[in-house]
Amino acid sequence: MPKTSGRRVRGAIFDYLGELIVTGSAGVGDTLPGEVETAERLDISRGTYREAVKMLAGKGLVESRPKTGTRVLERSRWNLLDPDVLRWAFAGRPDPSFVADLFEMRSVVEPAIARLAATRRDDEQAQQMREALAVMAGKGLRSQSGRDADRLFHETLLKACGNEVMQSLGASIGAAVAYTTLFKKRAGGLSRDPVPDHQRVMDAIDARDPDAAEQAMTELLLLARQDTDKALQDFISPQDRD
Amino acid sequence: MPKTSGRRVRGAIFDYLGELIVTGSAGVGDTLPGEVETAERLDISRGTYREAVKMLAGKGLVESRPKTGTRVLERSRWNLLDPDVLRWAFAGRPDPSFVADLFEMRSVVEPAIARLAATRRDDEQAQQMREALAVMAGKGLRSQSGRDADRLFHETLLKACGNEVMQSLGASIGAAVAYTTLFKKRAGGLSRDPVPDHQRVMDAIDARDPDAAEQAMTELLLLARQDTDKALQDFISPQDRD
DNA sequence: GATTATTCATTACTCCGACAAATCGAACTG
DNA sequence: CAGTTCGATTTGTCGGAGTAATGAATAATC
Repeated sequence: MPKTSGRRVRGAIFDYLGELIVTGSAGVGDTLPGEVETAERLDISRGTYREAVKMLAGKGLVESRPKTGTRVLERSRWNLLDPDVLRWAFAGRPDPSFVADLFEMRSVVEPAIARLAATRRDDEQAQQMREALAVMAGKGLRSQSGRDADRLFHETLLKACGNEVMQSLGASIGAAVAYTTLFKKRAGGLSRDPVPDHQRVMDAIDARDPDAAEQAMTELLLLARQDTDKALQDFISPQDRD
Repeated sequence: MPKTSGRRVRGAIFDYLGELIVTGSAGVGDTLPGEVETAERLDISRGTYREAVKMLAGKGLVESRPKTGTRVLERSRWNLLDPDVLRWAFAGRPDPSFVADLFEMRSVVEPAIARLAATRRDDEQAQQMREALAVMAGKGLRSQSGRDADRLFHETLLKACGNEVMQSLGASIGAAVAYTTLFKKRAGGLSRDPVPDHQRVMDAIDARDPDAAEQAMTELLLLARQDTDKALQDFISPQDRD
């Protein structure tokens, strides 16, 4: 039974259903109970329940048809990179293979973005990235302003690549990064200084050197992945006792 | 004013609003008129209108808040690879820069997929790809069965890469590119034999040679892009007379 | 005079109840 | 046995009413 904490009713039901589906509690192909029944069980109006379901339908998670009911679509129809979907995927204990897949995707896309940004960035963007990096160096990632600067750094990098399609992946990747760093923090990690590897990327982009930018970003991701792997292991192993 | 042709009311309004937003008629940052007003103008009930808007919200196109109203989000928040969004984007005349971005994205992701598939594919997948390629060679892309084989070839390749995230990404990009080939056909192109470049990819994956697979896929995409560029130019230039 | 607290109007949010339309499956008919 | 009809089930659509959040104008306070 979902609680109405934080958002409004629809938001709570939306999250409840989304997590139910993404975590696998509602298996692919299953048809969830009828609207009237479910709405009554959750003690909400049918209209509000329907709106929550329609939002899930917008993400490609479910499909509704008269008589047949609302059924969970196959995973290939899902938008796995949707920020909400990612949030639900990381809600419980994250699936290590999913995290691995995510990093593999990043290690393909992000170096390419850095490469493009190196040739296409304008001076203003470079300046903004430099400033963000300076804040990161000063405050560190433990403070909110430091994390904001980190986000700004990557957002600007994304803008600088000048490819709208890749840019639309930014929000997704950003969400993925946020959740992995969350686990790093929970696991007590988050010790390594993130500035040097970011600095290498910055230098390459400053110098408009695509090869160096791609290389530097690849290294950055490699380090990030090592940290996450370690954190994930620490996080999972002491608890998996069932 | 949208027509209720085909789908139901909500579907029609959903399409109407979606196209309005994606084609730019409703600019980014704009807040669309209030629910009551719009629902009345479109002669539909307010609940149905809200459901359509909520589906758009699920795709990240709009965001609703009390008092402020419903406003169109920035393009970076959109899910540009969503099938519906693509349909709307290609509804009018396709934006050449968008097509360029799409192919750039593809040239990053698909070679990586081919590389991964080369090492991770199992024998059954390789067999299926071989058979599909044989059908392509026999029937050509003009027949339905030939196009089905082409689709099966790429679908199997995606599965073989063994990364669910990249699989989902590849599928979306594939769907997007399919729209551009729609224009290829309209423009009367579709002349080049697609088998040799596919065969090179196939050989590399058969040999479990990641470097060769990546290279072969890069070449395939280069040729595809040349065809599309040419077709797109033929398609656009004779009509842009306003 | 600038800042803070308050009121107010606007907008989306939630609820209720009813009927319509589509569709699957079973009963029926040839 | 094949095809058709019919009925039950489920989502779809509608209208209306009241609630809650929020931004802005206004008043109070320092």
